[in-house]
Amino acid sequence: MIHSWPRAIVHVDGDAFFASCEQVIHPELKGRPVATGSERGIISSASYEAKKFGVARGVTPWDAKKMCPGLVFVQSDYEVYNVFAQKMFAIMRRFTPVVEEYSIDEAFADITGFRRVYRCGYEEIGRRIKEAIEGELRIGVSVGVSVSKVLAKVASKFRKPSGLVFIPGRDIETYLAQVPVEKIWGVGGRTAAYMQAHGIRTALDFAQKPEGFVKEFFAKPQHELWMELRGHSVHPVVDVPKTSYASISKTHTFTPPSSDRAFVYAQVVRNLERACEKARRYALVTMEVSVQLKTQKFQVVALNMKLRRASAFPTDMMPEVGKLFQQLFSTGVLYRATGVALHGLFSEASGAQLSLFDTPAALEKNQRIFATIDTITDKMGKGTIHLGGSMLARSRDYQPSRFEQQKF
DNA sequence: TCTGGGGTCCTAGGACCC
DNA sequence: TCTGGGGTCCTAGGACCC
Repeated sequence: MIHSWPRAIVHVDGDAFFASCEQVIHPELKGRPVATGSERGIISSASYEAKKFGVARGVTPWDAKKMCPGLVFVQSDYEVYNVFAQKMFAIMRRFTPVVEEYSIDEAFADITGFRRVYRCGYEEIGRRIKEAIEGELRIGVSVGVSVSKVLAKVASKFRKPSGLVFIPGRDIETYLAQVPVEKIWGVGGRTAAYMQAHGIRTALDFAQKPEGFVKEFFAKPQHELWMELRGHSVHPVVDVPKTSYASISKTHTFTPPSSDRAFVYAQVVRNLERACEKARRYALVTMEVSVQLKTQKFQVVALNMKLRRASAFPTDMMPEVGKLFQQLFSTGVLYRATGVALHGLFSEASGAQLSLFDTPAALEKNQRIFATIDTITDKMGKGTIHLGGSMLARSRDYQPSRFEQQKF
């Protein structure tokens, strides 16, 4: 492996991003506690005015209102947030072409070697990026500058909102001593508990372990993390824009939970349609589909199946999806969500071949029908046209049958 | 804390082959 | 009759991210 270090990496993180975008678009919300995502039963972003009351990502709207009676709920609008995000990334690209769009509100930039270009230090470049974004978009961002992606993340998280933190090599230990392991990017609940069981409480504890220890007791991702925390950059900033997917999944939770076979199946079919729609948008086809059911008790059952030929048409996959559903569904069990995933996607052009039984005419017909659907979807919005099979999942006033209701 | 939706990567273990 | 070892490929599921 080639270690080309040290690097100079900037991490930019939008502060309360969705809520901040809403406050820019609706100036009357400035200074007020705002939360988005309530339409899905969970807060996805809370403004700092709301955070003061304890409103945070993951809190239910009901609890949020209790904590903060003056809270304003705003419907999420991902298209608007994406416009802000694209502008933020464009500003970063004015400073360096090596920008990685990590998520809708975060990005990395590699500015290694740019001190000469801008005649200033790396921290100052970080400051200029921050000031450009905040000045032009009127949203707050926290910026971290350091020698690896993980350390740049540590830095941007260190002072929020609107922070600028620079961690040069000589200061790494000072910062890591103040970061508990569960706050490190890449350490989830399981790994944090495992680390704590080994007496590792802070990021510094982990970074100071000998390499032999790390290799013996941890797997590859943690070894890479260990390298990055010690200032050795092993995760490059990847500036190639995402144009494809390895898998596409669509899931949907419905309330109230249902044990109605027809209704739950209609939910599955709707997810199948949506997953296929997205696959077609990226000109991808799949050979493998999986169905997932989640019970009211949050138990998940899933099965997958290979298709006879590659496709991105829900009609082609209905027999398999139907079979999977029959195997998964248990009578009398309440379900709260379903999901459909397409796995091992590949480009339509690269290998979709006809099976002996597919007449080119039938295939062409399917392609014409769904091309029409996709065009109408573009113009009129998602869900305008759908299969009869998902009708039940779409009717607003659907009620479980009387038989079902009696059981409650 | 009673819990949405959409992804990626890694790894252990089984099948199969020499 | 009793006995190997090792490679590759695939898959399911775990863990993590925002």
